[in-house]
Order: sequence, then C-alpha cells, then structure tokens
Amino acid sequence: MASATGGDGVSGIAELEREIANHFADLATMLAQPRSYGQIYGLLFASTRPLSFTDIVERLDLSKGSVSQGLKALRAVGAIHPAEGSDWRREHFVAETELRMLIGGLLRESIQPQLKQGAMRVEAMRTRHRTLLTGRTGTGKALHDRLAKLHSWHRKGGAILPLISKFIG
Amino acid sequence: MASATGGDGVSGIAELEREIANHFADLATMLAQPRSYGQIYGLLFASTRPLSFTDIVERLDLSKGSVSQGLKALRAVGAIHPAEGSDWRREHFVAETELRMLIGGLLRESIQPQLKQGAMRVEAMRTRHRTLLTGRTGTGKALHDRLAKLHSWHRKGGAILPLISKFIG
DNA sequence: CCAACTGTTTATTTTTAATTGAACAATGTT
DNA sequence: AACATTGTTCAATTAAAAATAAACAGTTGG
Repeated sequence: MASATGGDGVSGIAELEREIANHFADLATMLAQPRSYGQIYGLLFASTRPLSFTDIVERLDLSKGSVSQGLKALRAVGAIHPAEGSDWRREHFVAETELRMLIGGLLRESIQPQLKQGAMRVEAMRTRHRTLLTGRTGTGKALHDRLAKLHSWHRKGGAILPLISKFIG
Repeated sequence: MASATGGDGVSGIAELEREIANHFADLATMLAQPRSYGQIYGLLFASTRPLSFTDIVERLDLSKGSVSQGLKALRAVGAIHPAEGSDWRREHFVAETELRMLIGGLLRESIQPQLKQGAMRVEAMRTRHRTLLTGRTGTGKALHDRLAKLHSWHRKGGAILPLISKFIG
C-alpha cells in the first residue's frame, strides 16, 4: 500500500478525500442530520472503489456504532448501495451519485411522511375548531381562515415535491 | 379580559393556538431551527391581532432572551413584520402568511448563501486537485469526475431555487 | 434626577442529540 | 468445539445547541 491512510498512490489525495467528507458533513448538518452520516456519504462519494464497513471505520476514525447507524440510514434513503460482487459477509458500498435519485429518496423517505403527518394534524385541528365554534358568533373567524391557509400550504407542498424531483432529473 | 391566557372570549381557542404554535415548532425542528422560533411564528400566525414582545413572552412562557433572539431571526427572513401603527417603544408583530414570501425569504437569507459558500469550497478543491495532478497519470481521474459532478450539483441547485419560489407564488 | 418599563446581550444552566464503547448475535475458520 | 471476524444494538458518555437568568443600555414618566 502506498500510504498509511489507504492506497491511492498520490499524496495529498487522501487529504482531499477528507475535505470532501467534511463538505458533506456540513451539508448533513444543514439537513438536520448527524454529521457522521455526511462524512460517510462523502467518503464513499470521493472514493474510487467500493468501501467496506471496516474501511469506513478506519478511514474516518468513527466508532463502529456510528458507522453502522449511518450506513443503515443512508441505505434507507437510497444514498448508497451495496456494491455488486461484494461478499455478503464483508459487504462493500458505493455512493449513489445521481442527484435525481438522491433527492427522490429524501423526499420519499423523509419529507413526504412528515408532510403527510402534518397534514393530518392540521385536519384534526380544523375539525376540532369547527366543533368549538358550533353556534357561536364570528370570534373564531380569523382562526378559521388561518387553519384554511395552513391546509392550503400542505396541499401546495404536496404538489410541488414531485415537481422538484422531476425537474432535477 | 375573558381568560387568564389572554383575551379571545371563547374557551378552548387558546388551547388551539398553543397547538398551532406546537405544529410550527415541529416544522422548525425539521428545518434545523430552534423550536422556540417555530413557537413564536406559530403564535403570531394563529393570533387574530398583532402581539408585542411582552405578549409573546407571557403566552408562550419563554424567556425574554429566547423571544428576543427569535423575533430577530424571524424578522431577518421576513417571516414576521412589525405591525403598522405600533409604538416603536412597544412594537407589535404580525406573521407573514404568504407562502411565497416565506419561502423566498428562507431561500434568500439562508439557503442561497450556504449554497454559494459551498460552491466556492468546491471550486477551491477543484483547483487544488488540478495542482496535485499536474504531470501525473490518470490515478486521480475518478476524483476529478466526482468533483465535476459536485460542481454540476451546485449549478443545478442554484438554478432550481428561484424556480421553486416562482412556482409557489 | 430617579424609578419604572422595554428589550438586548452574554455567561450559565439545562436539554437534547450524537457518538462511543461494550455486550451481543451471527457466521466463518482452524 | 473453540476462536476469530463482522456487524448490530443499546446503555452510558460526550459534545453541541438552546433556553434561561441576570446584568445591562436606552427611554419615558414622575
């Protein structure tokens, strides 16, 4: 092996890899995700060849626990894939690099569900508000309107998400 | 005043207001923002009339510090406005309820800047990578491609943000 | 001028979230 | 069978963020 950090044969490259990992770590923070997830994705993104669980632990100097969690989460949103032809015992991973896929996965697995749940909550509030107001004067009219607006936001949100991923693709 | 919590005249409404504040608090968490910001915005969103700093502190039972910070941040992204005709001494606020404006503000004040900064970092990495590779064989070719891809992501990102706010409006 | 009021700033505490480390299960190897 | 390897799970620790409380600055009314 050419260097202690792991095999690229060109000094300074490993450094650059770490910088990319860092870049993605910041992105993760922006998305309210654990930093380590970003690092892991970034490392795979930068890496020429598929990396194993152990490779990742060593190169990023993270605990096995963090890496295990991170890989699980990244796989769940389709940001990484098991490399074909890797042992099932010592599985190797590659980064998904199609933006369309990445965004699609994020929308499907994390944003859509939260949006749906939010919409339900709003509906519950509207129902309750109607009940409260039965046979009352217009005191709650303004609140009614706000709830309606909230409802429309959720509609719009639901409509735009697919468009985003379509546009990017 | 009709109730201890502050003046709507219909019991149960105050409760609903708090629930809306909570709803927005969750949204804030999703956006990696302090929960209190969401609560404050939510309260103003739900409130019929403009509220003062003091009103907010009392109704949400938050510290003056949190509210001060929250109001500052919300004003900065244009999510709330000083109500016209309020003392400058005891300023009152209303929520901006146009989705277009809210999203526009968020893009302008928080997402765009981070995107730009990220793009610069990527450029720096590309430059450095070119330097490292001068007069070398193709070892770093794959990394070059990944950096190019990263670059294109930033381009696409920059292109889509305006479209989103245009579409919503 | 002093006292009361409104809000900001910052050091400190509290809370929350991420990371670790150690125990564990599952499989493979000698 | 005993032991090594690979990865998961989860309680405990550590680190990061947010909320608070208290000191402070600016304003107004007495």
